[in-house]
Amino acid sequence: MRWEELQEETCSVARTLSVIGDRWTLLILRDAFLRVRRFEDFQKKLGISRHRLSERLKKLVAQGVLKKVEYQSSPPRYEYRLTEKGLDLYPIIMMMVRWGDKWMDDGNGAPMVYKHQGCGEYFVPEISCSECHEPLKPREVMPEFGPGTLAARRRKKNG
Amino acid sequence: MRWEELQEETCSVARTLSVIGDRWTLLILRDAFLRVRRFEDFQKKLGISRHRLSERLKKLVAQGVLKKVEYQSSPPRYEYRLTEKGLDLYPIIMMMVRWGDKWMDDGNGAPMVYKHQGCGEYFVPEISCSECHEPLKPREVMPEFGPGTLAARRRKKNG
DNA sequence: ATAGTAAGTTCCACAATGGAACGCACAAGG
DNA sequence: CCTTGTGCGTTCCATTGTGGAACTTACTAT
Repeated sequence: MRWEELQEETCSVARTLSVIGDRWTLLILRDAFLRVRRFEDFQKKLGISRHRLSERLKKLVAQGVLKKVEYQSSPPRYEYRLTEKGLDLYPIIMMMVRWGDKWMDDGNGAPMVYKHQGCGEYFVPEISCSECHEPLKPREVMPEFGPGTLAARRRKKNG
Repeated sequence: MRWEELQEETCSVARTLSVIGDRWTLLILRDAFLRVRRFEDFQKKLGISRHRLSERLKKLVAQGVLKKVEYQSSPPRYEYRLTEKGLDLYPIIMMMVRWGDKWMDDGNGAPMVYKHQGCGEYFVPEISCSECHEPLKPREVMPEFGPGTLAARRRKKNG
């Protein structure tokens, strides 16, 4: 399977990976959430090659995760900002932070801590059910084939 | 920055990516959550090369995300099962599913749907604050440097 | 004997990547 | 105007990573 094929899989994990599933993209987005916006700043902070950075940013813009916004006109210069689609990656990143904090601690404690302005407390993100709002446990979740899979099967059967 | 260096970054996103941040690992783990356990089954389902699969499984076992469990003794054969550390990746994967369902729909609807056995309803995973249990929004979260970052700075300063 | 099964390993052509150097359009300073 | 600096890329090439097919090992089943 190649990169381009990932997007066509009938699987939302695969489709999401087709956007963010490489070494650099999530690090770029992490910095974007920390308000980094310009090419030079990304490059310096990340230590990614300019070549790769240029390509990834272009891809993220094409996919609607980032958008280019002009911040000066002569010469024209653009900065990269998260779109709504990009901002909506926040839960994925926060869950990665949670996992890293818990399982990849080097003995010095969490690199960052997070305060919730709603309640004023330091917190850890939790995952819950949209219907009953209870915390979700893997073993309490029953996956079933959805309409996307059924449609894909019909297409396959009917050629 | 190389793969091995990622793990040493003072950033939980980077550290998490050092484990799951390549094209294949999350697809392997997705299947592991769907109860795929054997080398041949992973290989057939994923279409990954045996070479790559062997290497990724080995890495995941080394990192404690999967464990090898003997299921027959002659000849000895092992299957790969999620450890507690691996099971705890569930929220990341579910949040990727949620994002893919929302933003990467091909017009046919979700590939899979999920029913919560706690309440019996089809649901979407939500992210909430561990303290007040309200849904989390990016703009309501204040990141601060944590003990890990402060320790890293001291180490740097003191040589 | 022969074929089949499960879990890898070896090998090689081809694709992806990192890093350094270069290009371009303009601004600011002398 | 000539030089230097800045921001954002692109080009080039040696090194690294990857896919795919064939091979290996150790058994079981016919």
